[in-house]
Amino acid sequence: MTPLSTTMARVSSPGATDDRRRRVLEVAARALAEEGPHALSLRRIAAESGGSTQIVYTLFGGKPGLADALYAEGFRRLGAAMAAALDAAPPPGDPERLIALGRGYRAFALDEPAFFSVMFGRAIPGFTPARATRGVGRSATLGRVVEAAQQCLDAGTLVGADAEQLARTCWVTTHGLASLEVNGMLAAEGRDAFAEAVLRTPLAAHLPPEPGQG
Amino acid sequence: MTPLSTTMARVSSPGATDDRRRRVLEVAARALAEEGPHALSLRRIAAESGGSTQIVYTLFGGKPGLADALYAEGFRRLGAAMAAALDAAPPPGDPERLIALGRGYRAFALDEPAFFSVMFGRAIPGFTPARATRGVGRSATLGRVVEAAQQCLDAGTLVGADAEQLARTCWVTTHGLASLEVNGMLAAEGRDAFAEAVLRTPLAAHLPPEPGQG
DNA sequence: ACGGTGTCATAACGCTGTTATACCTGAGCT
DNA sequence: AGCTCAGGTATAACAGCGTTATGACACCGT
Repeated sequence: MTPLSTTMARVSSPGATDDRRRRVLEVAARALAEEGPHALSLRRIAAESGGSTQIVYTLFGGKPGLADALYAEGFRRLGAAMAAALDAAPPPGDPERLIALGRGYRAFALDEPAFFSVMFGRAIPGFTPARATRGVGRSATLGRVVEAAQQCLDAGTLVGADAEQLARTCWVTTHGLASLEVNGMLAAEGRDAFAEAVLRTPLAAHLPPEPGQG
Repeated sequence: MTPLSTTMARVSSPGATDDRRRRVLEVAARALAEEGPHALSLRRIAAESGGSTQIVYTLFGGKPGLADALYAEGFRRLGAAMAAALDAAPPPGDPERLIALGRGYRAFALDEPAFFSVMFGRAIPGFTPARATRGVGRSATLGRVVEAAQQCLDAGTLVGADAEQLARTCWVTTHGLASLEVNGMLAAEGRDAFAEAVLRTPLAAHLPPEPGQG
């Protein structure tokens, strides 16, 4: 009996199921990212994972379950992109952090358009995310923006806004930009400059009225 | 060499092909609107149109062709929704017309989420719109906004902006709102009020500096 | 009147997601 | 220890999908 996961290895170690789950998900994520949503077939994923189609049913309960897992994985990657963008931003309280979050969001959309389309565009035919999964993704995304907005309001670098509503407005603006870009609706020329300008739009009305110093 | 642009009609009247094309498209549009993108099957559409699956190939060249026609039809309906919203708006030069266009856009997305997902969400598995079709849709949508923005700039009701860039910013903002709403990412409570606030966001930085008389 | 052309319905191919079936392993109980 | 039982696995089948080849049919220009 091989102690490792290389061969079929029944259920030797207690975490074996998680391992296989992770492996199948990894195969599916790569197929999605590299070849698009229509490359997600149970047979192919099962074969590349070294098993039969049944594996997707035992591990995920079917294709909708796998899609839900990919949906969650997409939000995980989006969160990572936003976190990475925050790392290169000024400390909390600076409105630039809101811009940075938008940049990270946009970068994710342009880097992973297939994931983005699964998350925000019905790219997997019959799939609608489970309420719970959608709520988690929503909170994970919006939460970071609310936090950054609240820090700006606390610091007085933004005024006259509610953190939640300001964050949602930022999300809407950033998402519209990313979505239209992913769908090829914005001209290629000057895209980046336009994006920078757009990301600043929601903040204009809430900058402190004092004369700026440079 | 056929003197007319239409292909030669197997049936008596010369416009018969166009008629069938329209009929098939109508069946497909209804299936899409009422049951969603995954209800679009060649066999079903052909049967409901009173023919065989081949009809979609002779009239549209295959499913991508039919999808392209539905994509164009979606933009036609979006244009109609925006035009209808303009009819109920103040005369040209009033920034409220830009808000009205946004309302029409949002109303279309909420009324026809399946069309919206085909247009902006890769809802038909293998389908990417033809460059030309996408360009037409883009122009038809953005053009109305550019026109309204230019009228405001000419009238001085908006200042310090470029019509094209302002219009694109309005589109991005409105589209982000509509897209997140269609995908269930915005809480139901207070949706309409939030939408109204969001639609006004791009205009804030370009309102004339004079003290308002309201 | 006749070949040519394009449309049509039928049938087949390979693919899809899903489900039923049988097998086989490992755990737990007697 | 031997046995039963639950559960993961592979296989095969089913219905449906988009697509394509095939043959019959109606119209066109000659």
